[in-house]
Amino acid sequence: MSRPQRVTLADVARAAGVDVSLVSRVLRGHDVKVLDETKQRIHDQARELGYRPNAIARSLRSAKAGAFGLVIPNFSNPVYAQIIEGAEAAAARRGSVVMTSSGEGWERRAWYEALDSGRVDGLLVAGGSAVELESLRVPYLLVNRSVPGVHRHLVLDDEGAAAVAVRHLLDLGHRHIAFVGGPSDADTASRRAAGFRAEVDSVDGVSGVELRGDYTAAGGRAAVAQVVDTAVTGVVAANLPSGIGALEGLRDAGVDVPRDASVVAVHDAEIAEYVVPRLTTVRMPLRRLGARGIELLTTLSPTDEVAEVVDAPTELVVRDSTGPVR
Amino acid sequence: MSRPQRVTLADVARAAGVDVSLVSRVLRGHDVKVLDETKQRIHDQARELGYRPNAIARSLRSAKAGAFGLVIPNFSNPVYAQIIEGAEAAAARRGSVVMTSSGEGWERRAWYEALDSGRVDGLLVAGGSAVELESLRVPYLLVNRSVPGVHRHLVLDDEGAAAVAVRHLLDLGHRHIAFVGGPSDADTASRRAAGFRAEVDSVDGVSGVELRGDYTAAGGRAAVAQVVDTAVTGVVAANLPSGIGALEGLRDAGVDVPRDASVVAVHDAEIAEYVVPRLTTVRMPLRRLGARGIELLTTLSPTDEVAEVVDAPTELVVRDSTGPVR
DNA sequence: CTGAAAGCGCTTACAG
DNA sequence: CTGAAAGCGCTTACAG
Repeated sequence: MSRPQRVTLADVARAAGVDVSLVSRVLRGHDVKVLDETKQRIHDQARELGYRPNAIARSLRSAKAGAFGLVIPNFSNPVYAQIIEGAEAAAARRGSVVMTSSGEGWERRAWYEALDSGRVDGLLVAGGSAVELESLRVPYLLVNRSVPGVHRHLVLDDEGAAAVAVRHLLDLGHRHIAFVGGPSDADTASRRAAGFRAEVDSVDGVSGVELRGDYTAAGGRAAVAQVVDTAVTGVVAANLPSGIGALEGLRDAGVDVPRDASVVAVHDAEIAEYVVPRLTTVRMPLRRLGARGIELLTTLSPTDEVAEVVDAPTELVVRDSTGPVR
Repeated sequence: MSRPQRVTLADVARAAGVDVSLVSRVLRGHDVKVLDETKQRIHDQARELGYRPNAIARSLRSAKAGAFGLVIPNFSNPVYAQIIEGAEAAAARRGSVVMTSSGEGWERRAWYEALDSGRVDGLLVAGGSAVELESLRVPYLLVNRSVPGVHRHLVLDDEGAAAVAVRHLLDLGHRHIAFVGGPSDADTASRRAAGFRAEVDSVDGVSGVELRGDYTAAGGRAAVAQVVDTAVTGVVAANLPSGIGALEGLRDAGVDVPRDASVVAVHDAEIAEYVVPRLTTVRMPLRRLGARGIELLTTLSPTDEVAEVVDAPTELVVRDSTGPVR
């Protein structure tokens, strides 16, 4: 396991008896008009010496980092895992790596500066405050969230997802439906609320009540407690933890799911399989969100405005927490 | 929102009427013997122009990337979220960022080469095959796993964690205990099995049966099905999904937890709160693992051998899935 | 077909 | 106390 010193282009050039610039061109495949024999010698020596291009030097010279940044508020949320996968795949197709980080442990501003200093060609921002964005030099794009005054974002069809959930309950005969919302500062939550409202109002004789939530299980549990003695039989939770909390709250109150009430949550992840009863969800195209984010970053000029909704479909995943109204 | 062109050291030097080298020293705080007035002028101009050092140029010159890499097999596993947090905090203390990636979408080898080209000062490897490691130039460290023949790893006290789980069940009076193991290629699983065996064998009159599992819920469910009609009253699951599966398997068989059987799993995460009954777990010092990994990377020479166990304590988290034997 | 030169933006001895 | 020079490892016109 000998760990050779770094081998440079100059080392290969010397070994092959040619100029360093020729080695560069041949190794990058930039030059067809080179004698096969010379080409061969260069490749042979490069392999022999174990040459590996220095990405940093290349970046400096070409002013391209070959990397994208992805800011994730917290890695525990399974939603982000899928965004990361999509972004990595899309970046790989362009020969770039994705560097994901939460910026934990850094003063947030310092962290942004550490990234925005040539290390990345673009930044996907899934969390964090918008304040830092203004001073960014590198092109950025908000992902799965929008911020007033920042016209660079790519979001999911949150309205549509909530509507799909409501539609599922309507199809099962539910006529009194509650919505467990999210925190007021989450724009995803207000879009889901709007989608809920629109779908509920689109059918006569259907009532929809909006409950305050906070995207946590505790919040979902508290919210449903308010409707256990009402006519409500269907619950749409704005996210997965809220839905899990709703399940708990109903069980606490002695309400059987899905016999006496149905619950469906926006977003899907493995955890939905583990709770009892298994939770019906609306799956969002998160991989596509990550991939499309990278695409936009490479396509758009840094000053272009974007306000795009991912066009891939949401998908209802029926499990055991929803059933016909009795 | 004007996006200024990149401002370089030369721009600041020109504006302040001094040499570029002086600007570098002053801005880096490397030089005390500079006229306060000059110092002031340099700082003023830097701020005025919005100067931001180019990390790439600095890296090339100083042969330090100011970044560490962290290879994570899959982001969905909450265990890794905590490792990432610990690593980020430790790196931040050293002025470095952590770039996390699964290498998804890349041919694995190509991906390692993309990182091992000056982009990082060291690599923490939590997953992936050991084959690629041999050709790495950058110092690396296996984290939470060991590989035969690779003497660079930092692991958790897996034996101890399993022992803590067994001890908890013994304390509750259980005398017939089953262990739901992991896949044969997971070294964490074999260490946990060893810890289970040692602790069970340390007390007279206690029987321990080792069941085959695969670190999934389905595996855990299938495993416990084999012991429902035996004397077994306590189950130690080698990881969280196995424990959740064990819970499901027991419910399927009509066994009430914790009345008729107890379940405790190694590793803790939020999901343990969501299942029914809430799962008793052994929490591992994952943040510490990540932080210590970065520490070792910065301390060790690339050729040093390491085989360290994280010295922070594991912690029993008693919830509702364990109770006294009846 | 190949080479020599310039330069990306810094940092670090070395002078003065 | 400050400046001038060299150089990190590449790439890219420009010559020849």
